[in-house]
Amino acid sequence: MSSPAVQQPESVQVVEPTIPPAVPVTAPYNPPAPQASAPSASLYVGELDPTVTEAMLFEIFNMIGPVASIRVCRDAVTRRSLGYAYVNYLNAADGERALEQLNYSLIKNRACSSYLSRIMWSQRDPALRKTGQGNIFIKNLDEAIDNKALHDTFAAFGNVLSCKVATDEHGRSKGYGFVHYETAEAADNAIKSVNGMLLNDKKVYVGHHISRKERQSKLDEMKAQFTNLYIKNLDTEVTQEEFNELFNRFGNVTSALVATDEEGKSKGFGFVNYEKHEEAQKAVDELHDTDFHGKKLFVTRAQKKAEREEELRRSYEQAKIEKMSKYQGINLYIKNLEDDFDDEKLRAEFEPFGTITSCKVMRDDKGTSKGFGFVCFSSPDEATKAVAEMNNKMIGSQAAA
DNA sequence: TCTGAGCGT
Repeated sequence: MSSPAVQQPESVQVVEPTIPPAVPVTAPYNPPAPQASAPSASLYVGELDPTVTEAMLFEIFNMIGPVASIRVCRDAVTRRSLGYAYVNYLNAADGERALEQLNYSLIKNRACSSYLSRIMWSQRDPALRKTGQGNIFIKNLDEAIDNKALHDTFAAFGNVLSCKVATDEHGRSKGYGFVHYETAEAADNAIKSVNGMLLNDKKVYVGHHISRKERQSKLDEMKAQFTNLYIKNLDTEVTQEEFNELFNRFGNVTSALVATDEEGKSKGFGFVNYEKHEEAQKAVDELHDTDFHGKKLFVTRAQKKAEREEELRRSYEQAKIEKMSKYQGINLYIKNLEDDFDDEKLRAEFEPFGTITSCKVMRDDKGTSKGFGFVCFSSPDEATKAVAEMNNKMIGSQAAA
């Protein structure tokens, strides 16, 4: 803010490359260029690094043919690049060639980092982009397949408006991507022809693109219509036959399994799948939390492994946050403890300041003190008092901190 | 396992 207002002309200024007198050929005194050139030769260049300037783009695009003008779009207030630009050629044919030759090529910034750009014809009508018509999704892509390779593979089925392989922060393929065709027919054709086929020896999936929101609601719908159940807290003496019998009462069971170890001993959980959702729901309603062979059954919708892992991860994170806020202001960290200092000695030192809810000297796997520990009080007042009194105080021969 | 982002003077 207070730094001297250094102007960085090249990052702000709109460079209108000077195209010698050739520009206003037909109507020298009419300010705007004849509309014939503008709409047909206007390219949209996306995925630009914010440091890319008009001048840098000019150098590249003017190699193809005479460029009429270039604009990097910027935030009205901050002037920061919005990451896309327009390149207007005088001749539509040059735009076509730029698409062929420069699309997916690297564009360098001043620091000489390279960025893949994505070039399309400027399409001011947002309708096509909004509807997702003709947009397809491809997964299980070999990691060697990049934007260009994807484009080349799918261009056989129709005009590709845009195409992209999803990548991680290092630019490595995530194994899936998108191809947006001009028409729905081209998309259908590509799906019919490529879905299930081998690309670089990998069997790819090709289907219509579904937006994240749509996808989630479909998933929720599927979850609501579950037929597969997960059962736990099953007495390990319960046999497969008894298990089957229990669940058969609620409908047509298509599969039922008590999980067992190598020796065939029950692991105390299992899965049951019904033909109909209503049957599965009934089994949950009637059996969950009921007594079976002396144990309270746990019966719920079975989760996919990934879904279960996601849930576990979330609850772990949540627990961590709760723990942190719970101990905020009442848990003390004490270091410089003598080696023979144990939990009891630590407690004895801090007991005078209040009620200690937990107290621990940390040790390595051999049981040797790490020289630090924690004391948790029941209230922040007590903890504050303990800090005031004990910080830097000598216990034995070392200072506690 | 994984279903983008995106259009001006």
